[in-house]
Amino acid sequence: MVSVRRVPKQTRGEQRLTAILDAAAHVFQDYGYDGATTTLIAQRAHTAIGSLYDFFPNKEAIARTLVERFIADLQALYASILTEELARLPLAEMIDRIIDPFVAYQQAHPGFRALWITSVDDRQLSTQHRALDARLVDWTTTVMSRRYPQYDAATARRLSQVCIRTVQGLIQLANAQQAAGAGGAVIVDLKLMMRAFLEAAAQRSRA
Amino acid sequence: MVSVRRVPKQTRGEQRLTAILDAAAHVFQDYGYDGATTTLIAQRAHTAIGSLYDFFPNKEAIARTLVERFIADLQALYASILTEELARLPLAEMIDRIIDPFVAYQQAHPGFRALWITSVDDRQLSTQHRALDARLVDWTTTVMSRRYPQYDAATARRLSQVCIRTVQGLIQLANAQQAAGAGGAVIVDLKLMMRAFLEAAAQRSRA
Amino acid sequence: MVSVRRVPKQTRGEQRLTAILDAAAHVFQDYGYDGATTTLIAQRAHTAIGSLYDFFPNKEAIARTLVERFIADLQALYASILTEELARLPLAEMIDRIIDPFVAYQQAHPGFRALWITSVDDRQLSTQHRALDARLVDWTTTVMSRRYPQYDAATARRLSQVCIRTVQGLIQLANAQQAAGAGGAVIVDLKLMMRAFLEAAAQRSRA
Amino acid sequence: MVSVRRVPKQTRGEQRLTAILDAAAHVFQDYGYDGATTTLIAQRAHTAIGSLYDFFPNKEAIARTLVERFIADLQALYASILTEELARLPLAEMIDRIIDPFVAYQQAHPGFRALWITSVDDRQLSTQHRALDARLVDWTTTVMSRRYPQYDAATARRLSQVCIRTVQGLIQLANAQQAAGAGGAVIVDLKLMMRAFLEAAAQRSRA
DNA sequence: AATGAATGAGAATTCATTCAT
DNA sequence: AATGAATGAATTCTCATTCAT
Repeated sequence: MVSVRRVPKQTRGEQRLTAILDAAAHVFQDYGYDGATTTLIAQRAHTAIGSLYDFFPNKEAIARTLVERFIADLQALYASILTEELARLPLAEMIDRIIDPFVAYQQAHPGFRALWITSVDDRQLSTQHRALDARLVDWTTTVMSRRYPQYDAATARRLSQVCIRTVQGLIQLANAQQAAGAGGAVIVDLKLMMRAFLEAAAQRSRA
Repeated sequence: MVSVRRVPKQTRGEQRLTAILDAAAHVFQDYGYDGATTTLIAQRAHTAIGSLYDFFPNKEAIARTLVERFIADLQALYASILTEELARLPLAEMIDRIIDPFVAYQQAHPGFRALWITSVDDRQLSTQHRALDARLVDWTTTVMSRRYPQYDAATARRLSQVCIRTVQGLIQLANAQQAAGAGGAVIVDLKLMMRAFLEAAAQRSRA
Repeated sequence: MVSVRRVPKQTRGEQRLTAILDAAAHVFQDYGYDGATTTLIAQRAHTAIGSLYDFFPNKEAIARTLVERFIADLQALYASILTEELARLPLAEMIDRIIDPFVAYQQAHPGFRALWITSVDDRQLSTQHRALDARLVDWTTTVMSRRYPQYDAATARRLSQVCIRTVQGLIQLANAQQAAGAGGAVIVDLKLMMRAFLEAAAQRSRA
Repeated sequence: MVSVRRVPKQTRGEQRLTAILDAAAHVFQDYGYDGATTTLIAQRAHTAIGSLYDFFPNKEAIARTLVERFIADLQALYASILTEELARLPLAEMIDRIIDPFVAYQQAHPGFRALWITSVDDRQLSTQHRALDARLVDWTTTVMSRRYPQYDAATARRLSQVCIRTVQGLIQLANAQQAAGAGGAVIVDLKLMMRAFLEAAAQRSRA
């Protein structure tokens, strides 16, 4: 909310804002955050570079806005999924209910993966930017604690981070394998990995 | 033979080369591949920027050489580890024997993680550069096929890729958690995850 | 005549024009001519940037109009002051009568000093813009010639320029010293300087 | 000393540094500080823009270096002039000894006037930059206090500021009149003005 | 080989001005 | 007339790479 400079009243402005964000999403996707260029984004949005700066003060603000959007989307998406009941489902089903929408979302939203990686990786990015990864971990921790009340807070959080990172790595892989037709198999493997790990971890904690 | 007092192991040129590579490793570590600057590398190597370009045609070549070095190191390291016998060990032990040296290596070698990520992530990089990830997958595939002869080649390779990516993500996490003192716990989780996954995958293939 | 309740002194367009000029005056005051931004002026005038360009073709035209206004004001102001009689007053009194209204005027009119300096200083400005300084010199020359008829035209003009520049520099200084409370003392010094100079110059011409 | 980035060891570097500073001096002269452009400076110095930035981090640093140079020059110039004895000379002679070298210096050094004005005028410049005017006032204050011991420190300083500003305005005028051949006459007027003012001020203080 | 000064394409950003509504 | 979104040339600055010495 802070990162948008001019708040468009007209539809034309909204369209342009959307065009810029869409273009940015694709450019981030194709070149990564560092490789992305405001000129490239403006060109892809068929917009003058000055217009881009009417809406955003700088490159990071564009990324931040996209990140905020991703977070809001996922929050809405998971609002109905992350119920009390979820934690009581059979493990495989719980994993399906969490992973499937996520896989669908990141595939449908260019730039998501690029910015997620940046949010984990990058050295000099704002807290706001890092929020993407942080929120995913938060949500996962909630589910983790519900399903495995025996874990203390630190453990639940660490295991969530471990899961989230694994998901990140394997979704990245799945997408790279898409072309080879093996994307689906990787997602299946990912789910298996999550299931096997969560069970094993629970087992371990009992000992 | 007698008159030679000291056989220098490195000529002056070799020393300089090493200095540049060491410096580059640290700079890649600290700033990432994109953020690294040839000037910074030269400065850290106490070398003129021109000398750097005497040895390497461009920035990528430096990274590529480091990558080759990492590959050679790991090849040597695993030469004695990746034996026929390895695949017959109890799973947990096999995993220890593979993971532990790896964790030690990447911790001892600055720039390894940064370039490994780049090798997976980066768009416009040479095939040579991507080799780091490829070789890790190759080696893993060998072990995978030996231990689980029931897998066809594609499956063995895919599962190896899955494992490698997971290792990558979690080693990254472990290192980030180092400061918080949770690095070790993440490595333990990583091993558990590998074990649980490999067992579950084997189980699945039997069905 | 009876049916007209209120004769608006300014139409809406005129009001807007005034608002823009007032805003510009303040912005020039605060940022200088170069530092002033048309956007800033429009914002301060609570007007759309486009409206500003409905009234003025470019930034310089705004300054030029202000300059014209300042000239007209001063012309009106001095109309009753620059009489034949003025030149016959005791020197100190003549100086008071010229300087005091001027000091008051420039203090009451934001932007005056900024544009006066620009009008003297700036390279690529229009003749129109330079007019401010030119007119001040004209008026002064008239008085100078009246009081000291012995001066030829060139001399009277040069001495007037000398006086005007001195006034400019010291008014600038007086305003800067305002904060330190020394503004008044500088004006007193200025008057003393004018008196001493004019007497000395007259003396010199007699020799 | 701080503002130069690369300290040139070779003569070539020194030449280039000089070329850049000379070019900058002319560009400041021709366009003023605000109007000057690093590109313009580099072009005029027949240098790549990158070289300019090898030597200076930004435009202000170039100006600052010139200012430092001017200050050092004048300090050296006045070292032998601002003696105890100076204050005891007949007033006209003292003024000649101070003004003449100054007039010669500023005429021989392009950029001096432009930066002097900026140092007085500009809103957001560093203290270092403002130093030029400040030093001139300091030196003048020393002489003022010596010649007129009856002045308290504040008065001596204020009168010095008044003189310096007057000198600034009239030297500016003299230079503008150069073309018209009246430059010399303005300088003569300036000296007369200084003399008349200083005598009148001294007289006043006696009352 | 070694040095480091020099190069200049390219990136981010600003701002006077235009133009569709 | 009014609006404010849109434009893009111009500016500052960086950094990979070259080249004279």
